[in-house]
Amino acid sequence: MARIKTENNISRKEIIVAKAAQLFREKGFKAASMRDLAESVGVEAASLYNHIKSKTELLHELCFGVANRFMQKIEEVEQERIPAVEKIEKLLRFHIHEMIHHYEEVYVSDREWKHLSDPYLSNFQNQRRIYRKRLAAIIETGIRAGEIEPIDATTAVLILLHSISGIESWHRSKHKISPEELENNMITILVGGLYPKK
Amino acid sequence: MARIKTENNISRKEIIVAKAAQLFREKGFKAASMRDLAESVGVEAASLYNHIKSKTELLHELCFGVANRFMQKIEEVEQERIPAVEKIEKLLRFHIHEMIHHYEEVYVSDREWKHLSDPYLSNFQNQRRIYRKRLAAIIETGIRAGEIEPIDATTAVLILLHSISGIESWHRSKHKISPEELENNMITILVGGLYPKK
DNA sequence: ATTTTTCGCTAACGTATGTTAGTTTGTTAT
DNA sequence: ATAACAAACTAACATACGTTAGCGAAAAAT
Repeated sequence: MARIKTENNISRKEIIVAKAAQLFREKGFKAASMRDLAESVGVEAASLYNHIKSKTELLHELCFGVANRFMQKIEEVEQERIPAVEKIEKLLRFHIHEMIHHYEEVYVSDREWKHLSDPYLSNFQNQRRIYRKRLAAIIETGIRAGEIEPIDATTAVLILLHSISGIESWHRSKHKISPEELENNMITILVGGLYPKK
Repeated sequence: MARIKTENNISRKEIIVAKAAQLFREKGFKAASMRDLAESVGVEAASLYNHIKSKTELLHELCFGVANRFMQKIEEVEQERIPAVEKIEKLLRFHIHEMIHHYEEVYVSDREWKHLSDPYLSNFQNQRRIYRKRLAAIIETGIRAGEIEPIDATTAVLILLHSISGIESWHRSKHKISPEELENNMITILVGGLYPKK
């Protein structure tokens, strides 16, 4: 009857969510069917519903899983007593790390959240807005402290965040340089661009 | 009977393509239905097929329209006799300008090309790869000439291109700063980060 | 004025999708 | 050994989708 194989400490639902992340990343949420997912899990489509409530629940799970991790991290970093540039660098490294090591989920959360339905949708958009505002606030603190070139903080946030989502291309391109190199290259370019010229 | 209104010099098909761009941007290619499109054009779904061959043809049209414009521009810029940094700046300004003024098409081409089908799909991917290589080549020329900080060109390309696609967020956020300000902010941050430190 | 072409309509087709109902099988606890 | 539960199956549903066929009206060409 081909039960889903579970290692210890990892539920069948978690396996399904993980496979869903892969599939949603490859095909997009709408184009990925529950029958596709079932096949990749090794089971009939209807069987999935013994473990999950709906297709959108899978998206919720993925999006909020990612969003919560980022929220937690920014709260942690905000409270450290270090210069603003270092806070930014820490957060960037976290973003890059997450993008590299939890590629599928982060990517899906980034590109497919549009397909959330409405109590969740506005919630998610809210969280994103708040996150960006906080990031901008850190940058502005840095500017006032003279650690950061005086630039438009909102634009800077926009550039920083979207640069990182470009790691997707790197991910596709068969790992030409190592993750560590990539991370350091990105930090050099991005943080390097923040320091005051002179 | 409500015919599609056409101003002079703009065909009914072009109207449909334009509306499709809007719709594909809002909902994504898969989630946007031909019936949605028909409604937004003001016509019944079946009537669309008097002007277009298929839903995917709309995507071809959009993706390759955008891709060709960028290809043409890079060829033009490559042949100018100016420093590499200025070539980069010109191309960046073009990207930003396109993203701001042909938002829907550029966005769709950027995010929905996955749903192209296969003679077109590989073609498109090829064009993208080539474009990036050429951009990287310009950066490397600049590095050798000492105009640009020695960085990993591939990573730089990745950052530059994806930063720009972040204008999407700006577009959504009710135009807080003017397009010109945005453009100049982005150039400052992105190109500013390229120049050699010290 | 008449013919031809363009373009819209209604109706319908086949297929794919998310999901439910009801049943059977494997696993775990008594 | 048996009862209880978890998790798989088959069958089917309603709906939504892209698209085609065929027809009538409007516009353009003669």
